[in-house]
Amino acid sequence: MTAAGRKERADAVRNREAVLAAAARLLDAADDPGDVSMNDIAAAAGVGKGTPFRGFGDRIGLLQALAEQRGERLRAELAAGESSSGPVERATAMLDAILRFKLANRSLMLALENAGSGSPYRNSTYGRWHRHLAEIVAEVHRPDDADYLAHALLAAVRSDLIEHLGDQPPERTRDGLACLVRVVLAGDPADRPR
Amino acid sequence: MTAAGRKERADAVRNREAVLAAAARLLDAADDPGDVSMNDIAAAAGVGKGTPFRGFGDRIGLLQALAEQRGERLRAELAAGESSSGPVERATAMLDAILRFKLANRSLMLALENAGSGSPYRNSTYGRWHRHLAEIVAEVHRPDDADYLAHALLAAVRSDLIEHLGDQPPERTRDGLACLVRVVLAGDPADRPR
DNA sequence: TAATATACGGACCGGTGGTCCGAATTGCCA
DNA sequence: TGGCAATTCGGACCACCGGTCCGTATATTA
Repeated sequence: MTAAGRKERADAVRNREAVLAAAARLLDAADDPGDVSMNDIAAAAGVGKGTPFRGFGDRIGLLQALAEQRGERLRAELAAGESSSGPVERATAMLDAILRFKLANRSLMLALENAGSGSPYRNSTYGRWHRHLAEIVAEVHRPDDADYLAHALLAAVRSDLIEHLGDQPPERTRDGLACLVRVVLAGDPADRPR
Repeated sequence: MTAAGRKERADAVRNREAVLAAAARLLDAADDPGDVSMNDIAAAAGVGKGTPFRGFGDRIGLLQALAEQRGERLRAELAAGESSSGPVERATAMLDAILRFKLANRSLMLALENAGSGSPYRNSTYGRWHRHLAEIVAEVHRPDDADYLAHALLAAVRSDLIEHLGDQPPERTRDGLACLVRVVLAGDPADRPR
């Protein structure tokens, strides 16, 4: 680890950043994240094949590192949206921010979501999002339902769904999402009958 | 094609069925559909490597054929549920049937959903489901919203989500789903204010 | 039974994510 | 400044994947 012994070697951090940058560039340029291979990334970074693996463990690690880097602005935005008043506003702000983030980083998020087995959920980011959203939903629903509903809301902004809707204007998707949030956070008609 | 010239050779259909059966067996036994390869399937069917490809085109074709075979019962069930009264009942019946189907065929559906680029939506089955569900939702929402809401409802029963929820009892997932359907089909509070 | 269309098997291909190790580079200390 | 140990580099290498190809075996037809 970084804690023990010597300092981290300069070339190591330089290369790690080069790899990160190359991966970002290639993914942004690609239509299908599937045709950005590790070799491509290493080559584009001007680095040997082993280097990305040493720096990030495996493909998923690299993608996650990239997502984390890009997600800082998003995290700020999410924290800001927290100041809104009601649960509907807060949840809408959150999901809308996530939606815009995924639109802005489509290849990356697409890659991250189909990678490996059950990967979208192993991600620590997903855990945070879900916990946060579940709290909001729990203001209106029973805890068990809130948990599932939060998953469902996040599923409604999955990258491949967005992609599939991609030919129609994003406006419409955002409207639909807003409608969904409104409806879910209006409460359960079975609990609060008219 | 089957239409022209001679009859279809007997060994061809025998092999195709053997491949289908072997694939079904291996997938059901597997934890991760990713570790059932085409070679494995061919070997388990006692058949050469090329045969599965000749019979089904490619991996996705094989999986789809398998899903179609297994889905006959489901289709009947869906048609039956259609006789229910209100939109909530019909949508609940439909999504619950889909959920149970995916629980009963987890590896298969898991494989089918991660396969290839944007695959869950290119599937013709998905199209049918979505069209049907959108019709029901449209009884309560504006058409544009109905389209998206139908996608969102289907996203709430995606295999990997179910898988991720898999350690908790399916009861709870089904309850959550029922709650979601109820809430979505209760109508938009913005359109029909209290 | 001969002829012909068809399917069979498995060697083969390009490409993938990931590993490994001798060689080169770096940071530390004298 | 020079030497030494630790660390990283590069890219050959590996197992395996989905998919193709074609000489050979087999089913069908006449």
